[in-house]
Amino acid sequence: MRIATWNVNSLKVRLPRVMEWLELRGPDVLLMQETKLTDEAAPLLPMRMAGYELAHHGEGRWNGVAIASRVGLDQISLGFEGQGPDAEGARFIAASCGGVRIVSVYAPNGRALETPFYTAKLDWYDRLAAWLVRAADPSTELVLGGDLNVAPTDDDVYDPAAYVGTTHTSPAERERFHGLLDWGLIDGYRKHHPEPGRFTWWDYRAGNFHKGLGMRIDHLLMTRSLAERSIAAEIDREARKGKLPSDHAPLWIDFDPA
DNA sequence: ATGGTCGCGCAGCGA
Repeated sequence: MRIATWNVNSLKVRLPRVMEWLELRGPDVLLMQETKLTDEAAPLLPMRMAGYELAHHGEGRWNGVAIASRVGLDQISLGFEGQGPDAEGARFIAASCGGVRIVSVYAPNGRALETPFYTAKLDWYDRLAAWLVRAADPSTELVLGGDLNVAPTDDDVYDPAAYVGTTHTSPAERERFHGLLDWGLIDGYRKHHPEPGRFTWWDYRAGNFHKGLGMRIDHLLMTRSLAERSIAAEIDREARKGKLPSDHAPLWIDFDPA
């Protein structure tokens, strides 16, 4: 089983790249973020033609999260309360796919320290942690993945000094990220790749991708029973190249059968 | 190529 996550930065613009990528890499489940679509505009038919069901939660213009699955898709929850968009927008969708509970999230960016947006980011993380405690169980098989907008350690940025005083690396943000691990989640990519300097996002500007100036802010976290079955993890930098790429690369993890 | 983001939506903001 292959589970992947990708911040597509507009599923409308990225649909050709996404469909091409599904064909090429064949994930069983794909978590997406920043679809920037309303539910009415979600590309259900193209996905179905490719063999995937799609659960989408979005209000258009900003945010928007989705789960595509070819191994079943049910028990869909929208937002922390399971009913619709949260105060921070459409940033959370959960569904059960092939026996695994899948959660696709898009954490708030935070913009800058000492702003209300940064405080709201920390609050969102606290609400996510509360949802885990309230509605999930670390002894079950669960994947929490997406654009978490946190680089967990200094190994996850190209130059720690460049990020001092900015978001994504602040102690409070990293504390929130590690709180997810403390609950019972394992960083699936790090299990297979301890080396520093592996990134999932590069700013469109100034040729940062080609200069290797990025951050690892997209993650696939999973409960222990699932992590024990994982056999490989990769970031697909090829998908960041070429025509009309997202500014994020997809990340996938492969599992042995249960 | 001597510069250099993109998406949304149509000005300027958010990332």
